[in-house]
Amino acid sequence: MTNPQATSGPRADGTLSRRERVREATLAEIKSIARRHLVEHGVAGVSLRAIAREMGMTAPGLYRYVPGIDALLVAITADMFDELADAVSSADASAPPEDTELRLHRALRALRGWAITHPTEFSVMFGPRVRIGPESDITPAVAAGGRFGSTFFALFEQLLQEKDIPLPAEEEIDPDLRKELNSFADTVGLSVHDVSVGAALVLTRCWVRVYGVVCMEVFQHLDFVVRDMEPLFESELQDMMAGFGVRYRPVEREEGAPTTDMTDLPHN
Amino acid sequence: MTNPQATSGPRADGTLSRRERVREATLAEIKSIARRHLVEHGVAGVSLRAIAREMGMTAPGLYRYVPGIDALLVAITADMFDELADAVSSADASAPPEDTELRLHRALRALRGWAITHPTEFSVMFGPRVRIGPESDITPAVAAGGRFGSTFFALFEQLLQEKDIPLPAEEEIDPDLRKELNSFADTVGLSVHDVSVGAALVLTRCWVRVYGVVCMEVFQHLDFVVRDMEPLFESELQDMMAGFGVRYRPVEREEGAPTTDMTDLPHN
DNA sequence: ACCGTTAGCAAACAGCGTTAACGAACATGA
DNA sequence: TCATGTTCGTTAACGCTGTTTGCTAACGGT
Repeated sequence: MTNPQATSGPRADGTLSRRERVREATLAEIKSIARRHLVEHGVAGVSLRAIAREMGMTAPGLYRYVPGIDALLVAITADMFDELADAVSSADASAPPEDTELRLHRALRALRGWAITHPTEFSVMFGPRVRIGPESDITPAVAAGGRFGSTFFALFEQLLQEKDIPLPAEEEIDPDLRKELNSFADTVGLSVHDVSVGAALVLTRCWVRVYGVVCMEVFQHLDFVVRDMEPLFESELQDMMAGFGVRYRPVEREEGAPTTDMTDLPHN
Repeated sequence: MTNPQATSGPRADGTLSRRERVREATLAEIKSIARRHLVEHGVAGVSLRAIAREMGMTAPGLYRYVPGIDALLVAITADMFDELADAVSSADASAPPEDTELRLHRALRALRGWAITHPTEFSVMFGPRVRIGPESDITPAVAAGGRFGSTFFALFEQLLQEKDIPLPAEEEIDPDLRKELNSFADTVGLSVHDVSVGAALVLTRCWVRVYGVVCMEVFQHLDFVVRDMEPLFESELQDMMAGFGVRYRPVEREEGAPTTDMTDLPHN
């Protein structure tokens, strides 16, 4: 045995054996094809048999890699949350670190941008759990969702430190709501002692609005009534920023690029 | 032929022949069973074969009544919109006609109440179109959705007449957004000449918030973080009413009834 | 060279939507 | 009353799905 790497079992260090590497590659291929089928044929069009067919193998073989179709969907959902988190946080990082306002603008626009360019993925992530029933274990996706949310939580906390955002007093918040907000800030990592309950309420309110506009746009619930949803999104953004006492930054478009229209979007 | 009703073809007046009556009854039974399967097993659990089995017939027989599973889902979706519209408008009618504020409170609470007691239905109606692809004809559901919306539009218009709601000036609204709002108010029936563009914007903003909270609750996107979403909904309601210059009306609970908890809700 | 682990396959079971061909019940006109 | 055409529901079949079971062959380490 001249090659010291020629082992198959899990190593003491982080390196992977050959067997583990090809296994990872196969799993990655499975998820990649599943993802493509998802965007091309919708969530109902993702099937183990079709994936296996495209890989040149049979469906039962996939069970060596994935315990079932539900778990596969959960897995790619987690991947998509990571991807969205990357898109948001790199948009965040694209702005000067000290310009928190601009970072927030870009992060929120990145969220919408990713959502409308990946409508099917967004539907699976933020829509109702229609295909994977409540009996499935969705903890991987939830964890990835947490990583996505923390980007915004951090941005919001920094904005709280810098600006003097008008916050509702603790007394004027219903005690029941206070309890919920505390448990929310608790599990989500917001330091309850630093940020007030009022701040948690403001953050939640904003998330409700962002979630609302983006879902309405992606789920196409005003499609027969409104053509372009971007002005509405920007208006909501502007109004939210006004509530923060933060100056609204208009959309920054690259030179020569036409306005963002939806002609080249996958229309599923 | 002593009985003049013993005809089968369509009548000149609105009455139905015997054949048409049993046909209607069978179709109603199909939709009723489909609806039950929907709430019991989710949208993925609705199948023509299972419905036929329960009716004591075979699946192909259902094709005499429904052109396919997609059209059946669209049909029961339209029914559910009608049902929701009924719930909302009867909550509206339960308040004194002159008390517009209370009517609005009750209508909005009826919307949330129906949503959380019918989570699966709500998901099909307001979530992404996952099962019925974009090639399906969903006009019946859209029409029924319009009937649902008009209840709120009427209430809002009346509130506009009565109260002096602070509205954003037309000049401070982005021209692109103005265009979209006009087309919205146009197709939806809001008389553009009566209500200003600012009113349409306020209405849309409110709808975004209501849609956002209710979807978040029904789709359970804060489930691991928040137990009861009612305080948040009420807080949003209160904030919206404050924006209208309207006094917030706390939840009216029947005597002796415990607080609305979710123990007896279907947990799917 | 030996041997245990793992990957992948074929067959099978149960379910699904949908189409085609056929028979029976029905309502109607002569 | 009888014949006729329409409607309803059936059986059979095609092709698709997820999943389990038992097997074979290759791989990896000793």
